[in-house]
Amino acid sequence: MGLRMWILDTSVERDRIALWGPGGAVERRTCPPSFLLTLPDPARHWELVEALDAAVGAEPVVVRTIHGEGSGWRIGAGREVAEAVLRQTRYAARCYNVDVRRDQRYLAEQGLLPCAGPGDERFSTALDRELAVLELAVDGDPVRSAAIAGCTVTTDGRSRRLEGNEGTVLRDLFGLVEAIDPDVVLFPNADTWMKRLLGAADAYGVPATLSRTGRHVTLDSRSYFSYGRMYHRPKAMVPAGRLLIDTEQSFTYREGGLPGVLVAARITGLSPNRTARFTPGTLVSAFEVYTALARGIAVPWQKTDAERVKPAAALRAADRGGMMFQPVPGVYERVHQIDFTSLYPSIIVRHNLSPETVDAPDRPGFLAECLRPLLDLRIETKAAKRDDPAIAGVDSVLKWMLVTCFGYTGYKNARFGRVDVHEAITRHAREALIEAKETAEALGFRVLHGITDCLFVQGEPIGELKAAVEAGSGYRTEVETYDWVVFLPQRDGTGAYTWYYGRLRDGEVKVRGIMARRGDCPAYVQRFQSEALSMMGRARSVAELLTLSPALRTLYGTYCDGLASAPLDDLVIARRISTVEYTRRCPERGAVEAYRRAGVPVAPGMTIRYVVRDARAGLADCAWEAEAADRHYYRRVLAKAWGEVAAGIKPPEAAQLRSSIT
DNA sequence: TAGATACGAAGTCGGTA
DNA sequence: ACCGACTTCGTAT
Repeated sequence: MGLRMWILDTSVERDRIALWGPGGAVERRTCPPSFLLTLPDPARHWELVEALDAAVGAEPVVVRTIHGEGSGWRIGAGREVAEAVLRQTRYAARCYNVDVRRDQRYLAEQGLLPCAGPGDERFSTALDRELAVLELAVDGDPVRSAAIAGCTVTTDGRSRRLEGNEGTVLRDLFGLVEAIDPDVVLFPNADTWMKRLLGAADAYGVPATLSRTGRHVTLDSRSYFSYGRMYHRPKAMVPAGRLLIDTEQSFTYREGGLPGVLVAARITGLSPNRTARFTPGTLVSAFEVYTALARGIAVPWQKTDAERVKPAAALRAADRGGMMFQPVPGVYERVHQIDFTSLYPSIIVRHNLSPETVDAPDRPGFLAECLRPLLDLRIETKAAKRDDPAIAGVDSVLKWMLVTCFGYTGYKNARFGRVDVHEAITRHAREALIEAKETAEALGFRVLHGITDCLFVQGEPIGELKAAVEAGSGYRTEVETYDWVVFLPQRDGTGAYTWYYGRLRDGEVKVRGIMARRGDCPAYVQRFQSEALSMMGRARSVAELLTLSPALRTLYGTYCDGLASAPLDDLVIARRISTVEYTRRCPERGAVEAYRRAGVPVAPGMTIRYVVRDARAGLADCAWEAEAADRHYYRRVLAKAWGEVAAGIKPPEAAQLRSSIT
């Protein structure tokens, strides 16, 4: 029964699950659907239990949850039956492990891990297994190209061009995939292309070899709401036995590369094909689920119940949100930024916060126990990436999971979340930041700015402050030192909380919030601001910075003059749209209309790319068919970017005058 | 299948002077 | 011309 295989991929096939290894090795194991059931008053429902036993099997078992143990049954059926049971008991029954993916449950119960072999640790970043990787790039734009006219296939650093008519390209491509037999396919916009590739292959009678079974599992396209915004995930055709990553769409791949995806799969227990397609919130949820299952803890069923009334606690506003200190805008020399390392997860672990312990802190809490090894691993990767840049991707994925797990505990549908835990976390975080501020001031430092888990201070020696803050709070910190930093004003002239830039001691210019950081900044403006900032990055002091004023003005002038002849490609604005039914006149609306005219489907959450033709009239064109731009509009965008640069070369009087008032 | 909060900018729309 | 309310989008932690 033991499995000696390094598990590359897992999938569900009726009553079985398939475990795939590199090179196409496969083992299939029986794993029928099942869920756990408890009843508050079993005597009342004995007929139901008997009926279940007769129909699908009901085995008496002890059901252990994070809150305690009780007697219940293992029911040999899936979601439909669980739903029927809920209805029949008028929602008195409790069901567990209903919406857990069966392959994940199997792995957790068997002590197996995806992207790992026998003896590999779950919380380890070692990836010594060689995988055959194929990179595929299909020519053109997947939403517009009429036919598949060519593609590039790269393996082992060697690229091959495939060209010709569509049938030939497809035959060559799928033939090559079969010959090379890769374990991993990296393919920009894969999920948008796949439907067309498979459709065309079918039409030409070419066997589609990307899947090792020839079959694909469809993940439907969806628009979803997350972090206050709409997102869109295109429909995906996931092959079996082989990892297909949409390198453009996959958040985890963009952040962590292939190692990031593999390590995240190992930690969450999800197949890497899914890991690559999910958001960090889903990964955190899966991570908690795997931990629970591996420990024999039943996972409560998450009924998505849109109209469920928010609990009263959710309406209490007092204990929410992070702490902020507003900076006085201006340029400051020799500034230290002191950050708490992974503050929110550290709070959860140190204070043993969990839904079942927030009122009874003496026993070990599930959430804290669950996160501790993840946090420890992150501390390791964070240190390791200094010597080994290859680990940076994995570190980044872990960072995102840890950041997200905080938000997740306050999420209304979180399985192991509770508003009280969320509030306790933010309360501890605020206390830690306030205490750090007081410590800094007591030691003679001047506190310039603070957000949630970081403080900007002037003063020396910073090592003394770091030690004092760590000793006082019990949390790790990190320090970055700027030769100078600019805190930007917002429109009303007061300091902005989240817009600043500055030169770190190693010469790097760190930038937050400003135009160049924004995804919707046109390339032309982005280039101007980046050039300006890299000029400024050569200045080691405020005095030196001021000497750059003429050169920067000249640069701005050049870009102003160049705007009239800037290529339209450089003026494209990319924005994620939250709706396709606008009530107001705006460029997004014009762009959506243009997309529709061009026959390109749009859905909420999609990113659209457009050029503003007439801002007043709300006219915009799709990026690929724009022929004119509203130069006045772009002039304003450029001026905005200049204003942010200019804030760094204002004579210091202004800043000092203001700060003396405070 | 699903992440929270704090916050700002730039714009439209409709009212008012 | 100016205002406030509202829309829509973006960033930071």
